Amino acid sequence: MKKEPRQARSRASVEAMLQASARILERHGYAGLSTNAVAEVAGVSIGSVYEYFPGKEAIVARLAESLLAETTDLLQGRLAMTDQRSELNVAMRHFLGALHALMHQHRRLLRVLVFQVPYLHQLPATRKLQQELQTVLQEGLKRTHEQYRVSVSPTTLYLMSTSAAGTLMHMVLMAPPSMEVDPVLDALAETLSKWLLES
Amino acid sequence: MKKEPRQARSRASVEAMLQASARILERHGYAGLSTNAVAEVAGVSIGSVYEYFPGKEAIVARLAESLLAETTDLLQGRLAMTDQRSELNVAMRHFLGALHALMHQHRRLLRVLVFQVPYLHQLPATRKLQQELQTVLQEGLKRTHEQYRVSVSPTTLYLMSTSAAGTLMHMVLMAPPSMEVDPVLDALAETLSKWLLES
DNA sequence: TCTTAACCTGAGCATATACTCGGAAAAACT
DNA sequence: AGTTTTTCCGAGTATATGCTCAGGTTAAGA
Repeated sequence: MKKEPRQARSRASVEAMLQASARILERHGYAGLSTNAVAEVAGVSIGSVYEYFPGKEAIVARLAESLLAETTDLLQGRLAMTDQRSELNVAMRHFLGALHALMHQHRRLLRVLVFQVPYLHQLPATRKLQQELQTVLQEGLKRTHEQYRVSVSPTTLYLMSTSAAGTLMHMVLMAPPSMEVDPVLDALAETLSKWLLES
Repeated sequence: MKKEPRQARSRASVEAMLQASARILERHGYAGLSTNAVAEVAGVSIGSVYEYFPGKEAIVARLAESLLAETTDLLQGRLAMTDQRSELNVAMRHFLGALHALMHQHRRLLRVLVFQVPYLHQLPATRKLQQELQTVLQEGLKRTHEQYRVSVSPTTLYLMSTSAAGTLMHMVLMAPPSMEVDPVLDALAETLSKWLLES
């Protein structure tokens, strides 16, 4: 961000640019995102865009940051409100359901970010999300450990997270819209729980 | 492909263009791939490029096609040589190992194709690979069924394939190079086998 | 009210990239 | 050798996109 917007007017402009960018990304992909297009769709002049962003990469980075922050918040919130007395697979199912709902809500933007933005994985926000995911999982496992006396190897932990991520990603970004997600989420929660308890 | 190369000379030119494109993609990403750059690196003139490809999209499509064809062949070959008498998890481990080796070999190009090429998923070759994967899995399961008297629901089948794909993708494309893959593949093969036999 | 700072404008320049086309050179055919 | 087909060439055109800058407008502060 080149300059911080101080007045309400400029904050609205920046917001308009971000929304315009999201719209363009969803409709025309990363290749369709140009600074001139952003200015036009946002209803501001091209000069204003460069007043607040050094280039389109920075806009995309901001969008990704927001999305990832929302995800992080969701994860932490869910973890905080997890009922200690509920069954493990029920808690797991709620967790997966919430995560899937959020991803599904932003699926169009998410698809473009994941499959088209070259520098997504080098973004600090992306690294932060991965770290956050690790933390949440470990914290959840710590509670599980206290409740169920379960411990799990790093390999199993890695396998669980990449498997779950793979299934969620495929369902949200690649599966046909006609697909029934609930049975899959049920089975996934069941499997992960068993995996934990029987490993 | 605009025109089919008939003489050895032109076939070599086309090959040079494809290799140059792969090189550029690996080093500079999809954004760094321009028809002019391809011509320069391949040591041919820009006119020759357009003699055989309508645009850079077609070149990338060809590259993806080759890679996916190689993968398909590998899968079918492995299935054919699977020993009926070996343990399920051993066969599974060989299968996963071979797939991982192939992906790892082409990981740089694969990374760019997956994370940067917008139209990869609409390519006929991609659809063909997915279908082929389904076929191989079902064929493998059919044999397993005959041997172990196991049947598996579509949901479980989906979960197994997306999980395995998620883990392989993460290891090949996103994990740090220092990571130990063998233990993960061992555990994955073990898990998938158990999953089949106990479902 | 006057001054200053924040904000906005958009024509226009620089650059990069896709792609054409007229014609030359090499190979194949007869 | 003469003819035809294939292959190759690369300057040049059209277009799109990134980005600047000199100057005008609006809001905040004194």
